Amino acid sequence: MPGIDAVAALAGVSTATVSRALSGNGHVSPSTRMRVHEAASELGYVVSSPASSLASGRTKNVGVVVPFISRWFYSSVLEGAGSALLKNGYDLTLYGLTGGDDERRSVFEHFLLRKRVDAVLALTIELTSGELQSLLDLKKPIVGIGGPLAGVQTLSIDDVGVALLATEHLLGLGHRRIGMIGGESGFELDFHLPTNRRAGYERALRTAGVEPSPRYFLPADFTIRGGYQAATALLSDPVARPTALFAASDEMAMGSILAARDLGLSVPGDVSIIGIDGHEHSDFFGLTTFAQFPERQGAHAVEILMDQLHPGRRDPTPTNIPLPVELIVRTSTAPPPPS
Amino acid sequence: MPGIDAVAALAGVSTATVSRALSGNGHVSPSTRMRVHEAASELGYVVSSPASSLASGRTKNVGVVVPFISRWFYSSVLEGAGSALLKNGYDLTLYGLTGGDDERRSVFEHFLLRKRVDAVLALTIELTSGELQSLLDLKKPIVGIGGPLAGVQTLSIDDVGVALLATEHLLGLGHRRIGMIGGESGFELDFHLPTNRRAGYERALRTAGVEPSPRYFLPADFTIRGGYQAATALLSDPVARPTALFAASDEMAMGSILAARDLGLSVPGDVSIIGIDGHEHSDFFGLTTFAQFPERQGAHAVEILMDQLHPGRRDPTPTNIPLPVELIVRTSTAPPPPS
DNA sequence: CTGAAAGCGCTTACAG
DNA sequence: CTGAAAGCGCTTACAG
Repeated sequence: MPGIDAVAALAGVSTATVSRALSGNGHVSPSTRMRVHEAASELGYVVSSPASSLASGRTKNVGVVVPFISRWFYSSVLEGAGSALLKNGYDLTLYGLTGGDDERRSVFEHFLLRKRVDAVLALTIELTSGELQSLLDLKKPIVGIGGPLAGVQTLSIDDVGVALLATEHLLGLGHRRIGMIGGESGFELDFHLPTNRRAGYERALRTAGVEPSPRYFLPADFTIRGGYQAATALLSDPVARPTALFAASDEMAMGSILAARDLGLSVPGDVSIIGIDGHEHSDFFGLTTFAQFPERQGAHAVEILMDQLHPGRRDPTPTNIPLPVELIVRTSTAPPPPS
Repeated sequence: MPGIDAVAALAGVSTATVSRALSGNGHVSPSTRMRVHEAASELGYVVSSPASSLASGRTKNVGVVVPFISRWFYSSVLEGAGSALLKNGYDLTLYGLTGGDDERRSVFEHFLLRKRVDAVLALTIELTSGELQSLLDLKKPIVGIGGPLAGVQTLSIDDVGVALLATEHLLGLGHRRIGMIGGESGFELDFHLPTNRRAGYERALRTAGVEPSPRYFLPADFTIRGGYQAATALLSDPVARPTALFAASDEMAMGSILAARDLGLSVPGDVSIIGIDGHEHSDFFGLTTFAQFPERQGAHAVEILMDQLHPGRRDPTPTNIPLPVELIVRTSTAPPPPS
C-alpha cells in the first residue's frame, strides 16, 4: 500500500499539497489537484484512516447506539443511516445494547470514549442520566431518534398526532366503538410513545363525541403475538365488540387481523383494523396503516449530523419538525357493518 | 481527556510501561500494573484509538459487509456478531451494500482499504472476482457466512442435509405427496442454497422410494408473500394436492400456512408445513422448522476471526464443521389425512 | 521488568 | 497557491 509520499513524489508536489488536494481542505490550483488525483488513483492510494484521524482529530465515523438490531424499525433506520453515511464518506460503527448490563456499561465507559467517532446517533433508547452525561461529555454532535433525550436533539414522529389521525380515519368511516391496542407502559425503549399514542386516540374520540372506554383499551408488547392476544380479548367481548381496532404498531395490527380471522370475523366486514408503521409485511396483510418511513428517519438524522459536522457546507436540514407520516389505505378498513 | 503521559506521571512510570500495562502486551510487574490501572481509572483515561492504531497497525475493529440489513437472518447474525465483538473489545463497522453499484464499489475500493479494520466478515454476498480480490489483497482475516467464497473460509449450515432431514420428517409422518417451495435460482445472494436445498429434498424422496415430481416444486423469493403465492398454486392443484409442504425458509412457510388457511385447508389436518430458519415469528405460527440460530453463527464467525487475530490465545474454535441445526416440532406437522 | 526514543502516516498552522 | 516542519498520541524494538 503506497503512502502519501509516494503520491507526492509521483505528482511532483509536497505531501502537504497531496493532503490538501485529496481532502479538499485548503486551496490547491486546479491543475495540481488534477495531477495529484491522477497520481493517487494510479498508485491506488487510499488515506490511512488512523493517521488522518490522529493528525486531524476527525474520524469520519459515526457511532450508532441501538437497543435492538433485529427488529424491523431499528434495522430499517440502520439501513437508511448507513447508506446516507456512506454517501458522505462516513463509516457507521454499530453499538448494540442487546447484551447485559456489563456490555452496556462498556459501550458508554469505554467504546464511545476512545476517539473513534465524530458523532453519535441514538435510537430510541432510554438512557440513564450517567449514560446521557457521558455522551454529552464527548462534546460531539448527537441526535436521537424516537424519543426525547434531555439535552439532545431528537427526531420523532408526532405520536399524538398520528394516533389522532388514525383514529379519525376510523371515525370518518362511521365507526364509534373503536378499540385500541396500545403499548405497555414502562416499555423501556419507547419513552412516551405508549402514552402519547393513547392520548391521540382518546382525543380523537372525544372530539367526535365518543367517550373512550377503558374496556376498549388493552396494552401489548408491540409483537404479532401480543397483538393477537389483545385483539382476541377485545373482540371476544360478547356485550359490545368494537367494530374497529387501532393498533399502536403494525405487528400488533397484523396479529389482530389473524386473531379476528381465528374468531371467525371478517376484516374489514366485521372489524376494521389500522396500524402505525408501514412495516414491510403490512402490504401482504392488506393492512391500512400510517407509514413512518424509518429508512428516511435514519437518513434524516445523518443529514442533521452532517450539518453540525460541516457547518455551512450547504443549507442546513430543517430540524425539530415532526417527521412525515403517510396514511396508506389498504383493505383492512371499511365502514362498520350495519347494526 | 487525559493522555497517556498523565497516567504515567500519576503512576510514576514511563508511558511505555503504561502502554504495556494497559494493553497486556509485554511484561509488567503485578504491582506496577496495579498502580497503572488505578491511575488510569482515577483519571478516566481511555486510549486514543487512532493513535494506538497508527502506532501498532491494529484497529480493534472488524468490518461486516452485508447485502441487507433489515431482514431477519442478516440482522440476527449482526446482533450475534456485534455482541461477540464487543466482548472481545472490538468495534463493528457496518458496510451495507443496499445502495446502488456506486455505493458498492466505494465500499470495496475505498472504505475497506483505509486501514480501519483488522478483519472482515462477509454475509452471504455473491462477490465479483474483483471485489473478492480486493478483499484478499487486504491480507487480513476474512470469514464468510452462508455461501462458499473462493479462497475464503466460510461458515454455513449443511443445506443439502437440512433439507433432507426436513423432508424425512414429513416422510416419517407418513407423507408421500410432498411439495417444495424452493429458492429462486439466480437469487443473487444465496449462492447454491436453492440448488442444495432442492437436492436434499429430492434425495430424501428418492431414498424413500418416491419419485420427485416437478409439479410439486415451485420456487419463490423467500418472503411471506412469495410463499403464500407458491403455496396457493401448489395446494390448488385439484388433481393430487400435496399433503405436505417443505418451504426453504420460514417466511415462505408462514406464507404457506396463511395460504392453506385461505383455501379452507386446516394445518396440519389437511396439509403439514415445515420450514427452515427458526424465525422469530415461527413460534407464533406454530411452525415446525429446522432452526439455524443466526446469532450463534455471527458469534461463531467472530470466534474464528479472533483466533486468527490472536493466535495461541486459546484453543482455536473448530472450523469447517457445518453449523448446528435443530428440529423444532410445533403444530404445523402431523400425519397425513386418511385418504 | 522498565525507560528513552524513534516512528507510525498523516494534517495544518506558519511562512513565503 | 505551495512547502518545510512540527505535532497528533500512542507502541515497540532496543538497551539495560
